[in-house]
Amino acid sequence: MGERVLVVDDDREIVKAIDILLRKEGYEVLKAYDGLQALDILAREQVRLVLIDVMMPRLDGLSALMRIRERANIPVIVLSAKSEETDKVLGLSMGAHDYVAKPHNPQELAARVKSHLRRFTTLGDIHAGARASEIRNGRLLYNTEERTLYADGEPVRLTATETKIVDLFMRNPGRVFPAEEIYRRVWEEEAFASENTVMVHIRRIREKLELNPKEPEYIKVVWGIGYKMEKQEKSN
Amino acid sequence: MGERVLVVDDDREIVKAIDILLRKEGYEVLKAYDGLQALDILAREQVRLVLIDVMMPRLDGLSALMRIRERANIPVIVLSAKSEETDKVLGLSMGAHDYVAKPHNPQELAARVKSHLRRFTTLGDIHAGARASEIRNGRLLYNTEERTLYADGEPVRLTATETKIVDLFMRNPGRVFPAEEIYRRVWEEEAFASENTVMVHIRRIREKLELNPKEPEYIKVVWGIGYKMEKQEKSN
DNA sequence: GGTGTTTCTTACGGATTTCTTACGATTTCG
DNA sequence: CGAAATCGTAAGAAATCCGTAAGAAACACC
Repeated sequence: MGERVLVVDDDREIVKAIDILLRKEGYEVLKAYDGLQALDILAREQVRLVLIDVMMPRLDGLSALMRIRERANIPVIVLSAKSEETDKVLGLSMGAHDYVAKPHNPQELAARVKSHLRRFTTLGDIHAGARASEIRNGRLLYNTEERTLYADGEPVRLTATETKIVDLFMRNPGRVFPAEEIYRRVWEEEAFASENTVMVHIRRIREKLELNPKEPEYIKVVWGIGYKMEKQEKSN
Repeated sequence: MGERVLVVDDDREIVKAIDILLRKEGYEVLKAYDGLQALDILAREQVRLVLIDVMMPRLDGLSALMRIRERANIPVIVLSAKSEETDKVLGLSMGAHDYVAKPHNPQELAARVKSHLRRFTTLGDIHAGARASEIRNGRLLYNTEERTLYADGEPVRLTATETKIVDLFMRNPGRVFPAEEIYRRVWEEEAFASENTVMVHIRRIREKLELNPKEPEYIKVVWGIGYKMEKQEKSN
């Protein structure tokens, strides 16, 4: 109990809100208001997880993240104001473990913190060095750190939105996602009449990675339910 | 006696009704009104079985189920308002142990709770890690978690309705089901002049999994009674 | 064998879901 | 600023699934 979480944001209101939230969940919370303070605390204290804002004075979140990565491999969750900003984070693809749009429901934040801590401790990979960053599935190879996809060794040029969808699929092969859930997780907004939008993106992704987009091998539809990334035979 | 059951539903009326019902059967009942409360209670209390609604505010039943599965392997029965919703549950195939349509007769609910608890305790697999999720029968292999059927190693593409029928058969090999019972359990409605409907689905399933659908080896008819999944010789 | 009952088979229409394409708005980048 | 890339919407086309109906076949019993 009482695992230590460091919250970093220049907006004190937000830090306070998150503080209250996480304390209620039983965590011990340390606070910092810019990147430098954060590094300072990390140097002195034992911390199990970091929640950090992207936009900050003195030393911004992404730069701080890089510094953190230089020494430790603790889970870092990046907060960002808008959904578009997460594009930036993804693009820069520094080793953040998760991304959460900021002005959202606190419950989800708490849940993600919990989830990361659990995964981290149970898998016992305290600085396990090379955490698996490549996911292979048949012809496809996805690098979760670089956020790049290869098909038959050839890089696939995906747009930001497409990358996020592929990321979701490659991290959860075999699992079926309703279009509505895809929308929520990729756009980080409530889905409203958005099935068609998702569908068009699916179509475009298929065109880029399937040999025959009309009869997809990888991104399959599950009738009446949603889409899934089909697990292909292992050809180790 | 007095095994603990957690009931989760945002409709307090329903929770109350189930509470009364289960208490009468001798269970101890804990209550929660959304997914987060449920996780909270599960973290603190010893619970033997969970009854959870799919539709809920804050953290819906399916998400909650996933979270539960991350740590414990207790039996979870998913409640859903409509029959179509169970399609989703089946499709998404997260490890629920059973599905019950909500506005139905309380006796059945009690029976299923009892049945699951009995199976669970007698098999004594309190967190036995890998609970058997695959059922083999001759050429057929059915994965209860993924709700997928393989024949001779090849995946069999079943529709939602077909999957539910196959699920019933594979979980109860050798048992004979009258068409009328199949209808009730799959459609979760009263059967009225529905034998033919069931029959057509049986036919379609046979076409997909039998070598010679005209002389089925697996889904056999028991004249004047119903259908059954024939148990085949083990060829371990 | 005949007869009534039960099961099988096939085909079709309607409903729903998914696909596909095109186009205009917006953003990005040189 | 202009060209290219990206994105979301709309709308018609296509695919899938489901239940019904109706005649054929199989069965049981006399």
